[in-house]
Amino acid sequence: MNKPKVIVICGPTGVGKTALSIELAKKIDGEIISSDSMQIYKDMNIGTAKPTLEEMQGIKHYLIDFIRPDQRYSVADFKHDAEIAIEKIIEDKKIPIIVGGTGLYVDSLIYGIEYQDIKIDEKYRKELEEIAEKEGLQKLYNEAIKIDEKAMEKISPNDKKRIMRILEIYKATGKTKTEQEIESRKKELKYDFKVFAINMDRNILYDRINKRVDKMIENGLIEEVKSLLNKYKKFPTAMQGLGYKEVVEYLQGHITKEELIEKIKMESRRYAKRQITWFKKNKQTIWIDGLNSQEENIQIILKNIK
RNA sequence: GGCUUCAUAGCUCAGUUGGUAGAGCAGAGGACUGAAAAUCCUCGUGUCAGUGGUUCGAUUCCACUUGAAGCCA
Repeated sequence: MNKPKVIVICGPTGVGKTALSIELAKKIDGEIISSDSMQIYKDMNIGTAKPTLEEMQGIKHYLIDFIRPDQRYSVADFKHDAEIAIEKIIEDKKIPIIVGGTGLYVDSLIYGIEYQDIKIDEKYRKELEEIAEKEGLQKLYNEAIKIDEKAMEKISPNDKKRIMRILEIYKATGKTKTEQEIESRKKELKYDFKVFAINMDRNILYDRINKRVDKMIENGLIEEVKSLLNKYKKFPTAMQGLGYKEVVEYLQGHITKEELIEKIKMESRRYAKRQITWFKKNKQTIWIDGLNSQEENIQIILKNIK
């Protein structure tokens, strides 16, 4: 039996994923599923470089602009929602194209990772935060080693999030992270993923990122953050967004506008670097040069999905 | 014009009582399974401004040159 094809386009921020994917979708009658952990949020448009309706050119986009910034959303939610979207697109006799820079989200699909149906225990997380604060992270680290020694080999004593996750997973499922990871990859993949990643000369990419940040400021990023702060009370994850947390610092008077702009640029460049590192890990990925013409790159993709 | 101080990594600076040097930031590489635009790990050779001198040996002391800052005219 032939598995349905799903095209994946990933790569660092600012490399031209959006434009290329829309052109591709037009050519092959595809629809786009975003795999971007920030473009999911409503009212966060400028800073996330969310495509506008004009840019979309009538191509249907899934998993964009549909979560309130005061809500939680996780990889598990993404995996669930994305698979529903894939099914729907296939039913409509179109080709699904996954596009986005959140490596964790992309991997949840292309490796078919199964997540158990559990909720984040906010209370327990808070408890752990308090222990870390009062008694030191070392205490949690030691506890995590007792639970899952193998998983802890790869985790630094300073990596609070991952240490806490070991404990959270155990509390919620009664299983260690190591056990859970083995179970999460048992099922066979349902789709034939064709993974492409765009990259380009580092200096040119950085230059594009810098210019894009200037544009975001010009287009009213600061205003966007202000109205966001007005409209919502809490931001479990949305305020982690690049640019957003920095504007908050600026609005609080901790940094000047010039420092703000430089900081967003710097953080964006670093983010791009981390993304490239992430996507390099997958040996099946076909790399394409963002400096090629769009036509050229579409031809490369078409050739490789046959 | 005179005097003083400074000149060390891309940037800000430390240091060597004379045995060719090290932090922070930047940068580079890496990790990543329920917060991921998050979080974490690793990585420091540079004519110690230039030219001479003293010395076994000078980035370190001395002289001059260049540049910067300050003070006095």
